This record gives sequence, C-alpha cells and structure tokens, in this order.
Amino acid sequence: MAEEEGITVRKSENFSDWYTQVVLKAELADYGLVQGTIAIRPNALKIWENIQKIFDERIKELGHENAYFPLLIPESLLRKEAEHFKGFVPEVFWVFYSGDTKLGERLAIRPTSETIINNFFSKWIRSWRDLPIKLNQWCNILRAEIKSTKPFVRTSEFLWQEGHTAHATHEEAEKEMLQILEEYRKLIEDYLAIPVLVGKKTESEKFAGAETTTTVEALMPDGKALQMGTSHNLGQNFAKPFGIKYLDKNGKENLVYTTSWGISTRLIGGLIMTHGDDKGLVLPPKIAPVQIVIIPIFYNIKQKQKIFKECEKIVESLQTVGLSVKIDSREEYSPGWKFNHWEMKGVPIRIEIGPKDLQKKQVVVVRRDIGVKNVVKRNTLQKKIPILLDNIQKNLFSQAKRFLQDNTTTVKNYEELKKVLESKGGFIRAPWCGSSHCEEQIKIDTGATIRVLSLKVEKTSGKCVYCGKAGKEIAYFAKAY
RNA sequence: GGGGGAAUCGUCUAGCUUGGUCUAGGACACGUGCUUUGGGAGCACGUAACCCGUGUUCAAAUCACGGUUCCCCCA
Repeated sequence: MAEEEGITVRKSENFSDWYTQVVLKAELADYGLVQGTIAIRPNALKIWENIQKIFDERIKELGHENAYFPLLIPESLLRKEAEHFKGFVPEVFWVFYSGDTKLGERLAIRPTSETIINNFFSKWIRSWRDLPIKLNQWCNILRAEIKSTKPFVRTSEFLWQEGHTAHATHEEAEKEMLQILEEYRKLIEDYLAIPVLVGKKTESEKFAGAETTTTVEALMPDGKALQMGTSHNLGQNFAKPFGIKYLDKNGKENLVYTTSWGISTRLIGGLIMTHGDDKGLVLPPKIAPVQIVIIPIFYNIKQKQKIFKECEKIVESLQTVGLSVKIDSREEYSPGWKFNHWEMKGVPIRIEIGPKDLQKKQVVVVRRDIGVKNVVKRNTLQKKIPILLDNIQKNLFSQAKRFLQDNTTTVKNYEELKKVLESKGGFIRAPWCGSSHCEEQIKIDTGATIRVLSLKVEKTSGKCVYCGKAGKEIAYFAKAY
C-alpha cells in the first residue's frame, strides 16, 4: 500500500491542507522560490489554455482584438490617475536599475495595464471613426502579496487576460462592461460548472479608478467567497488624465469612455476547490484536458496485444466525435495504481478494458464525479460517452448550485448575521442602508464584506442590518479570499 | 494588520528535551534486474537529507540570534 501518494486529508476536515495537497500531488503547481510565486505545471496550464481558447474565441466574435503592451510602466504614467495609483502602489514591484545603472525614473512592473494602454489610446484615437477600440491582452502581472498566499487563488504573479476598450458614449461603455460580465458568467457556469452571483461592487470594494465595478462571485466549500472575474466601467476617469480625445461627426472634441475587465488563473483555484473531493481533483468535462482515460488490463502477452489493439480502436472512435482520450499503457504500474492516479488528476471518465470485456464485446466505464461503474456494450460506446460527459458536467454544476443555494442565508438583523458567519459562513443576504460606514463596521466586527449588490437594485422594506435605518437595497455579505 | 506553529533524503518522518556513539535510522517514492496487472503487487540491490547566515563550544541536526519559506488561527 502506498497511500502516501494519494490525498491524505479529507476535504471536509482540513480544507486548506487538502487544497495544498491536491495542487501539489495532482501536479498542478509547485511553489516558486520567491514568496507568492508558483510554477504552473502542464496539468494546470492545459486547463488555462482551454479557458483561453473558449474565451478568446468568444471575445473575438464580439469584435475584440488581441494586442500586447509593455511590462514596464514608468512611475509618472502610473501616477496619472490618482485613485488608481493610491489603490495599487502598496503592491507594486519597482525596477530601480538596468544593469548597474540606476534609472532616472523607477519603473513599475505592471500590476494591471490601464495606465499604459490608455496612454496608447490617447495616441491612437483621433476621430469618431477610431471608436470603439476593443483590445485584449493575455499576459502575466505582478502584485506583491505579503501574507496569505495560496497557489492560484492568491499569488504575487499570475496569468490573466485584461480587456481594455474605449467608446464614444457612456452608454456604450456600460453596455460593454455588462456584456463581458455576462460572458464571464457563461464561461464560469457553463464550462467550469461553478455557479456565481452576478452583480456590482460597493464604493469601497470597487476597482481603484473605476466608476462602476461589476463582478462574478463564487462560494467555496469552506464558506468563503471567491471573486472570479471583474468588469469595470471606468467612465472618463482615465480618459481625462490621459487626454483620450476624439473629434466627433460635428468636428467637436470629446473625451472617450473606457472599460477594463479581467479573469485570471485564479479560476483554476476555484475549480479545484469547488469540485475536488477526497480522492483529488475533479474536472468538468468541458474544461478537462483529458476527458477519458483508458486502462488496459491483461494477464499475458497474447491478451496484451489484443487489448492494446482494442484500446486504439476505442481512442479512434471517440476522437472522431471530438473527445480527448488517453491510454495509460504503462506496464510498470498495476491497474489499481492507475485508477487512483487518474482519479487524483480529475479525469472525468475512466474506461477499463480487460480479457473478460474483450470476450463480451464490452467495456467498464467509471464516472469520476460519483464513482459509479457501468458495463457498456462496445458498439454503443461512441454514442454513450458524450451523453455521460454531459451528465457529469450537469451534475457538477447542480451540486455546486445546490451548495450555493443552501449557503445563501437571508437574515433580518445583525445578531443573525454574526451567528451565520460564525457557523457555516456563505453568502448572507441582508438589507443595507448604503452607507460605507456600516459596511466598514461590519468588516471590522466580523471580517465579512459586501461581495455583491444586485445589478438592478433589489429594493427592500427591511432595515439596515447594522444601523437599523431604512434599508436601501439588499447586499450579499461574505468572508472572502 | 495581529498571534501561534513548523522547517532533516523526492515525500512523510525518527533523532533535538539532556550537544559527542549520527559514518543521520525508517517507510514510501525513484533507479536496475527478475517476477507481476479487474482498486495503490512482490523480492533483491542501489541512489538520496540536517533551510540559509552568524554566534556559543574541544565538539552543533541538537543551544542562541538574525533571515527565508510554509502552515494554522484571529482581524
């Protein structure tokens, strides 16, 4: 027995330790040499590549183009929008030297690229004919995280996409922000099978420099919220200091309206936490790099050749219907070892094929999500596997959805709010008067913040959960990562 | 932001209290060979470690100080 190779803690018993073990043992990432950095290993990068492919295609359909901007941003540029600078400066990495020469002006390693991209916008936009401009870049960014780093979830360096657009009108910018928000929701719910709350941020939680920040927030099994993506309407907050102006049809000079939006490799963290179990990672079929793994079982050389041949045939038939299949033909590992191995790596479906199956023209099909084994006739396999994958995808989503619903609690007063936070956590739905003072006090008191406000104000006749004055709208509170 | 714990082969760890016998032990992993394959197979041989720095001492894995990293709890 070599159980040390597997996950040795239960997800329900020590969530944090469980998470670390899955990350390391499923070979998703390894710790870097500098605090808050990780090496993203092929198993995880493949997931990211799938996310990229899906989202990249989608935004291109919506008229966006990819570009790439410099990593280094001069301090003077970063300072141009005051709120933005104030918000980001505590976590900026600065470059002071090139070789031995001290630089005249220190350079920021991008914590986000609004400043540098808007700088180019001001050069590239002259006429109403240049608008809208809708760019995106896939890149890495650096934000110094001194405490509580966690692979994928909170690291100093991470991979992301940042979209940056400029529009002629406020309405257009608002529309862009909302459209992308909806794309994020679809990506995360339909592909990653993670249900989210969609809405906007409060003044204190919004992006530094934004007019409006919208967000998709998921709930992790430990009752903490995880921000999965944000989409901002920057209004003219950046257009003004960067002087992004154009001449309209009447020859009049106007400032543009800009947006920005991003999702990052943090999504992988959400994926691990949401779907993983005591055996390791569980990947939704639509995002899994390998959807089906085939384990051949044999007792002698003669059988081996026949079985391998049959495996090849299965691979071919499944590949023709667009599935990603892998045979584990290694002979130095036993079938049992391979079962555990691929379960830890989260492959949605395992097909076992041995001498008995060969004889009966069947295979054994095992679902990763619920562990159920089924015998499937060989000639129906090509039809049944896609259906099964679809069921797994749906099951993972509905499980997570149920968890989200069961852990979203409506409360009437502060005592209840505190009680729920102390017990199971999750999202807490409560009336809020709209004052940032109440918001701040609740944070100091309980550690919970307002994660989301509904996009369309959810009116309430209830009283503010903190101060007892008339509630302006419903807020969703939670402790967050 | 505050507090607590930890750091020894690739991994988990023994050793530390009471410095010397530690040439640092074990299990698993890894390598080679033989044998094996329906839920983590077996035997044999082998590779492999005291986080970094400074100090105390005849002598440091063990004691002190500083650093680094990781984990946990609270805000």
